[in-house]
Amino acid sequence: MNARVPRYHRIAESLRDRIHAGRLTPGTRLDNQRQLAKSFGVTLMTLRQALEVLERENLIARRHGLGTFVAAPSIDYDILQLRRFAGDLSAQGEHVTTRLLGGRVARADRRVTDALGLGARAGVVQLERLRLVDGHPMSLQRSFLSTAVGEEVLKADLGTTPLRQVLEFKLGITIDRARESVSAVRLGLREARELGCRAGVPAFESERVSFDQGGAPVVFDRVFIPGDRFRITRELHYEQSERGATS
Amino acid sequence: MNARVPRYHRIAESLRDRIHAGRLTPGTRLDNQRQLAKSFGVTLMTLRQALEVLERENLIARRHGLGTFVAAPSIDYDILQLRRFAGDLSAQGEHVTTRLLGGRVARADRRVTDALGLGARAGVVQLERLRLVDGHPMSLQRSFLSTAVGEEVLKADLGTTPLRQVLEFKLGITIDRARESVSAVRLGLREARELGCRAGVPAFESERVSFDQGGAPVVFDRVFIPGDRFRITRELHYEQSERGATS
DNA sequence: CTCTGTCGGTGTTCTAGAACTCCGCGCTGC
DNA sequence: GCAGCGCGGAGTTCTAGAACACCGACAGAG
Repeated sequence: MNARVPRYHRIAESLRDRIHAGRLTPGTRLDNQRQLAKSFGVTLMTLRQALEVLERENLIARRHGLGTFVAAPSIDYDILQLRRFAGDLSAQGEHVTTRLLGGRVARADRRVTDALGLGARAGVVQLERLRLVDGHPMSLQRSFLSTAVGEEVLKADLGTTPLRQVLEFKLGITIDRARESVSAVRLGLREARELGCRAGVPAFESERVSFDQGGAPVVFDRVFIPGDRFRITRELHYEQSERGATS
Repeated sequence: MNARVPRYHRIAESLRDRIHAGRLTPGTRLDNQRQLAKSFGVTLMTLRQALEVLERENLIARRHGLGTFVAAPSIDYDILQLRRFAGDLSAQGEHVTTRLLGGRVARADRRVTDALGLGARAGVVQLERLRLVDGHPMSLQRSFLSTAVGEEVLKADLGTTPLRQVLEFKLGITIDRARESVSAVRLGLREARELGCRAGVPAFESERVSFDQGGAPVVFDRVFIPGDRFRITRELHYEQSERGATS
């Protein structure tokens, strides 16, 4: 069992755990960097790399000349009226069914392997599902999982059980957080055929990475939705402070 | 003589300038890190710090084993922090300029007149503006106002004053709320020409109705953004109640 | 013809320091 | 009193190098 994960990564994880476990509460000052480096048995430079990771996650704040502090927990966004763009639209009250088109081991492109934190060569399990609203194809969803997880998932009945449920009850993985990115693309030949429209029509492409509670990426989803079948709507409220703020 | 700004900061700035000046175009591979370090006269570690800065700014992408590349200038749009999708992107820290293409009385389609609560025959004032990010066309925005309001607006200098400000200070109308709806479309001939791309390419079309404090519709905006220049991103947090809730 | 192993190029991680800046605090001198 | 100085603690920047990991490509094996 060699340490394939970088040391600074492990250190960050260790500190993150301490923070999450409540052993380090917001506002607490950490040991100074040299001390920490010593106690982890690494160089100052290495330790600082770990701190940088945590800072980017907004878990700590470093103040020159003062020390390193545990940051106040970030605000939770509840304002989200949006459901899962990629995924179940059932919340909208439509009759949604899912047809499993295939599940197999495949090679994935870089965006997928990057997102999942895998090597470019690594095989992944790819699921392909078609979502139908009132019987009409709505979206084509390709999900990618690492083989370790994916092989287990393939054994389940994905025609009837949602992927999230399989992950949770069969593998004990709970999806906690996701990052989604939507762009406008032209529909490819294969995607168009599955969705029953012509190749080249404009469509939304949503790419989503879902993370478990430990912050590890679990699933990469890529969803195609023809542009004439979907709209993103949103209600905006302007705050006082914003009005006329533009120079 | 004293270099108060860190060296890695200067290096980042230098590279950033090269990118913005167009001397390094998207997709270009930079010299390898050792080379760059040598040419800047610093250590590899120091150079890497500079690259990290640029990576966090999404100006470059580093790919293990391959090289360091100038990133595509696609703008990320966090829908949670989202303010005006159609409108100022300046909050993202980009250099945004606006070019007024025209303002005149015109006839509008039904979606517009409906949204503004006007009769189908009613004339409206149409403004056409091009938004440029770092000098490159980003979006084409058509705004429609009722003639009563629009005629006043036309007298203002829209090249330099944001529309919201004109409405607020010249007409005493404060935009309070808006409803926005985004779809994926194919770019029309005229829009493509203005945006400097080919007709038919996939694009986002955002339609937005803005309301004043009394709840009356004031402006209808229709914005086109080519799909390769824009992305919507969002961060999702799953609540306990949501987990495994799907039947 | 496909698979596999190796190789050169490139990014990544880490060491062991040294010198520097920034900050608060207490001591000193007025 | 209180203004200024300097000290010590803490984060920051930087060096010079070594070892490692990853990728694409190409050549040889089956």
